[in-house]
Amino acid sequence: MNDVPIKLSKFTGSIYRCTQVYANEILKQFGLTSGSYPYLLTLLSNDGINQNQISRELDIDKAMSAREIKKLIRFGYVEKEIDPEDARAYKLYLMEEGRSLIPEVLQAMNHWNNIITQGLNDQEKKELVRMLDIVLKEAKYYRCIQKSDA
Amino acid sequence: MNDVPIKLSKFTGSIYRCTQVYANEILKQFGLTSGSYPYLLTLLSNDGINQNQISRELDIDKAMSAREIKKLIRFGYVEKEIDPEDARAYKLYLMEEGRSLIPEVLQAMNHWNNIITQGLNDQEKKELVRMLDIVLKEAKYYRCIQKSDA
DNA sequence: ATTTATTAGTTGTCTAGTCAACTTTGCAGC
DNA sequence: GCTGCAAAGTTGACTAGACAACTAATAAAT
Repeated sequence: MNDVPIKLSKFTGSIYRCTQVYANEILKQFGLTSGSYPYLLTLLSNDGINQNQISRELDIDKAMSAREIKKLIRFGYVEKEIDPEDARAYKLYLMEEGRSLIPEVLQAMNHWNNIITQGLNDQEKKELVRMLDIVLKEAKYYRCIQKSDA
Repeated sequence: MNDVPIKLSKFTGSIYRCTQVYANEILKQFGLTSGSYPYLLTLLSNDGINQNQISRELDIDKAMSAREIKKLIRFGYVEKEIDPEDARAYKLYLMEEGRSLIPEVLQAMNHWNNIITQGLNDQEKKELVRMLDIVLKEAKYYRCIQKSDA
């Protein structure tokens, strides 16, 4: 019996929830929430991406993305225009208003990531992120697979 | 600059969401959902615990716990009785009905944890869980702290 | 060229989870 | 004994997110 204890799920879940609480607290000064900041940060390095692509990038349902993007547009942080090469899709762009608050958002979230990992040394931090990356790839793959072979 | 990239939050979030999708899919045969199984599993090794304690144990708001426990009681999986030593609290107990489906639930969730970590060797798996434990402790601590010093 | 299958986006409905306000009970201190 | 104050639980209102069903547009198949 070589089980990775179910603790992995427990820990990632609890860390996720703590992060949401922190993010909501720290981001409300910008009118943002834990649900909206990932979209802003993703757009920063993916100008012109569409909603489906950003959904896949974040592993969040496209229904959530549609509503979240709508909110960001309402706030004037993001803009969307029809993709001239595909009339179904919208290309998303950061507006100056949105781009300007990214440094603070990024700093706040980096701060959080730094303090919650302060019990690890530099080597361990790198290892942790490396391993989570590997785990996520499998999780993304099997999330879909499992449905069919039950 | 020695930042743990914000990727830590991104990865834990995505892994969490994938796990929820899997859990919902695999647990629906038992009438359970991703939200209810942690309560069952926690009760297995914490007979007689109360709702506030279980909420802290799972890092989930007590409002959620109240509603989730109510559901488990309605299903006949859990029972609650007033703590004879504290009339405010209810002591929670697993019913036979609930206890009987735990092996399958546990197996399904262990399976998930095993497959998503199959890209890691045994030593790495242990390391990962150890580090997440450390990270979670800090996250739980600072989730509260940060609110006051902003 | 027309059917067929995919893909982007939207909307409705549901679960997961947080926060705030409240009630009841217990536990101080005096 | 009261007068606070903290803890257990509940409820309402809200955000985060998943899933299904749908429309419209593209791509593939024949």
